[in-house]
Amino acid sequence: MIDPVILRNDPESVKRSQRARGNSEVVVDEALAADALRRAALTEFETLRAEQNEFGKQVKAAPKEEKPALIAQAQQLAAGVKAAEARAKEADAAFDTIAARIENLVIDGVPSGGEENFVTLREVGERSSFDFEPRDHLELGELLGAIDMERGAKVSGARFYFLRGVGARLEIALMNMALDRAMQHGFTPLITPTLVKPEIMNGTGFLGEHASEVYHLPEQDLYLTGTSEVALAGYHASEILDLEDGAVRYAGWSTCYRSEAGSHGKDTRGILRVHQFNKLEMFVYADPADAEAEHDRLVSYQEEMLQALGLHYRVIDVAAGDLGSSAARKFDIEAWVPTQGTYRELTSTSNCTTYQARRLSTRFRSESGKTAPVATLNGTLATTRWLVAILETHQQADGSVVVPEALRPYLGGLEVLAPLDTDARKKG
RNA sequence: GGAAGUAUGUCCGAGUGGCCUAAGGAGCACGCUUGGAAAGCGUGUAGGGUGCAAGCCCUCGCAGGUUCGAAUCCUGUUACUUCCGCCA
Repeated sequence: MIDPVILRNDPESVKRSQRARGNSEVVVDEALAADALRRAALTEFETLRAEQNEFGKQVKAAPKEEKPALIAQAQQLAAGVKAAEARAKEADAAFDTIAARIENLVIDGVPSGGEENFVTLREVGERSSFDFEPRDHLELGELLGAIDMERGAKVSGARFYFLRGVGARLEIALMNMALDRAMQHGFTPLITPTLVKPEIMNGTGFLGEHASEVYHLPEQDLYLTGTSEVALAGYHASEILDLEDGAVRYAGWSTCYRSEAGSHGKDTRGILRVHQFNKLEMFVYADPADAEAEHDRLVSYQEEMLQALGLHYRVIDVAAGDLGSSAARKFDIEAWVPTQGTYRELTSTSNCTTYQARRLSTRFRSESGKTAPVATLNGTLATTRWLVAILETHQQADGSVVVPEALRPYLGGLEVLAPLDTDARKKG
């Protein structure tokens, strides 16, 4: 939800943001009109209600014989109040509906335009080069007995997989490494529910443009979360947080579910795009004044991880038209995937400013002593997809994979993942 | 799955139709008192909306309803507690 005060006082800035996103500007004027209507209806209702309250006291105080006449009068008043209340509620709902169509105010400096208009902020590390024909992550995964797509499909269908042996261990190691680092940076670990109620899913904005990507259980009317961001944002819904000692930071560990509707035929090979994966997500509740600095901090934690894993990557400033409705700015980090000859998204970190918190009613006590919506930020610290870049980047001619040093402690000191021999693979 | 009970402010807790504009207590803050503290005394102590402001309006789990008037009566719903059943 956008800030109604900004809408009222500076509608031009809202229009500018809508334009950068390629969204409608008309909706801003519609929202302004609805807001005026809403406030007029509310004032009318409140005036009548005050009258009614006053009258009620007279009825109470009146002598018995005068009561019937007064009550008859009060009945008239009550009918008027009821009608005015209905009008006020209607006008309020109408405003909410229109205002919900306005997406978060884009931060100055975010590139305008669509998906292809991103700006590369930096490239880090060296592209890996091989003096042999590199194998893709699935071929490696099969050699190592780490990834089993066939049986995933047998059990659950396309885009499902089993991680087994070193594959399973590698994912757990990666997640643990991320968790350790998150804790060092002051994040509280949180294992979150992956089924949430409609109002939480809606409050985090995922039932808007992403609605078709979300799994829904109609029987129970619960939604499967595509990221722990949903539960983490809902965690403090309707609460007033104490940010006196700085931002509140969580590292949420959860399995994520995405239906990937509309991506048929895209990335069908391997575990790059799947219906289910694990992710360690950073989530921060911050004073809005600190949000941009916090955003940079989240990116730096992600970069530390990727550097420790020896991956080559670039950081991009995602264009306004490619932002989710809640995000005011988003930095993606894309790692180099050798066999694809391109960068693929490994992390995404969004500054949602106060947009998400306003909808979920998460506030803090500001310096003036008043409550105000907090800023929320979220970003990936590790996820299953990273295995793709790790396997491909560190592969050797014989199909083995060198374990990045930083990951070894989490694998009992294992230095190299060795291919299984043919017999073992057959048995597997 | 069945049955019963509970839900009030930061916390405990009173409150069965209008003196609820929510008692009382605890905690917290400030002040008085004190050499300093404790005790004592006094004052204050939720959120939201609207308005330039004074003010007014809303909120007793949540949503409806009855009524001139609802924390209180009715319906639905959610969470928690206890018991029974089932499963592990």
